[in-house]
Amino acid sequence: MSQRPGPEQPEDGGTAAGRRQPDPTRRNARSRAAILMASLQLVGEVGYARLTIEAIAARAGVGKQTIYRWWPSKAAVLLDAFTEGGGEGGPEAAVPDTGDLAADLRAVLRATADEFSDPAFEAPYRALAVAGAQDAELAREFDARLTDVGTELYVARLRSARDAGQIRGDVDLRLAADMLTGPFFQRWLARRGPLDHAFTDALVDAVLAGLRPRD
Amino acid sequence: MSQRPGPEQPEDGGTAAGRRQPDPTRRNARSRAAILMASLQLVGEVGYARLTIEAIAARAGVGKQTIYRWWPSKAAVLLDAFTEGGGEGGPEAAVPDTGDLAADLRAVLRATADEFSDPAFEAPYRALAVAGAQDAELAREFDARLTDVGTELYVARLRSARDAGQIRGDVDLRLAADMLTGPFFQRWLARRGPLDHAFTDALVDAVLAGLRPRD
DNA sequence: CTGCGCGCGAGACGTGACGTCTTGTCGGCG
DNA sequence: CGCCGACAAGACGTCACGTCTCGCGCGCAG
Repeated sequence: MSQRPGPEQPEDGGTAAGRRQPDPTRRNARSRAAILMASLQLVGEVGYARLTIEAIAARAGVGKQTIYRWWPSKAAVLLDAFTEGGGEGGPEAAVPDTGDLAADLRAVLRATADEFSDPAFEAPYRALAVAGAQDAELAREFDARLTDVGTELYVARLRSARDAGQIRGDVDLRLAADMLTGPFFQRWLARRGPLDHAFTDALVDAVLAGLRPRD
Repeated sequence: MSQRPGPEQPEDGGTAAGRRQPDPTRRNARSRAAILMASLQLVGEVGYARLTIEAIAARAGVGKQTIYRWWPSKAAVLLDAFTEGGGEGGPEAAVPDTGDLAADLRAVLRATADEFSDPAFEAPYRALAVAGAQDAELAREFDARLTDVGTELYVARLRSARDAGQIRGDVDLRLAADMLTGPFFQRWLARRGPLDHAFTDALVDAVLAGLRPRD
């Protein structure tokens, strides 16, 4: 009855962040993979609102503590699951650059629309968008790992077009990218209309109309 | 022990909707107002995720059943609270029409940005956006009572400008309105950047650049 | 005027998920 | 070989859920 590990909690761990980290080198990769897989399955089956940590643990054949030990919230689990589970970065890994800006953007937005029509992609992405809207900390992480990557691809392609003189030199590339993704995002998240190719094509054309040289 | 009111549940009420409605004429207006007020206060204090029906009932000095009797969800309560509690319709009641389209749009988006910077407006609106993203039924209601109203105001102002020859005749007015609200909505909901006048002015200018007659 | 129906405030109730804690197992490192 | 720490399993107290059961009081019907 003596020699208990000691509730005195010597410091914190010393380094950082306020939460004593367990040793990552001893982490069970099989359990981790099972948790990510189970969370993706379940969010597709019951939706984010009814997704529970207990169900993820049960489906994964894992103790609840193993989830609480490594993730701060179910949204964080989903973010890891989504970034590793195939859903690359919203748009493709890169925007094609054939020299025809309009065609390239149309192709990417069409592909993105298709991707957002796939329930296996849509369910966890929507869950993360919802969670991010309520939690600024998670939103930062979400943006850094997914949204910003996609935005940068558009900016890069637009910069290439600007260098080629296809769009004006004074356009704000970041704003132009937001004009492509913003209406898309709004229509998708709020279900304001169908995410079809007619919409994405029209959007690309409307945005490009504002970017072309005046000459 | 005889003559119990009868669990036989004669029909449904007869008329519609699948849920037997209580008699609206006997509804207590004081309780209703107290519930709406309490829900607005609480969503500002603790956020939507920690908003509970029990807390609303306690704050309003009302039985929980009185809430469950009249609303299907806490989001529906918030929607009523928001639409009646002053937050008119996103943008002003109307977009001004001074003849200067750019100035009019800039003014409205600036005002909207200011509105979304007010926590008393922001908290319930964000809650409704989040709830709508997860519940298609609520999203329809939300759109019909708030978003669509605002969109129509933009469309009307743009139509006036088109009739005046200030923008091309072939522009899709609905799409143009979405190009104004989409990037705004995305930036606000996902906290992708500050909602300041510099942003809204730049957005208006960029969109209008694509709408003006070519010659 | 009296009785009854029903919305009301209050809160008890069973359920389910929360996040923590405890127990015993197992594998790797010293 | 013995210790340490992550692990699976699940018990635990807490909280909010949504339903329910009480009386109360108000307005309409008789």
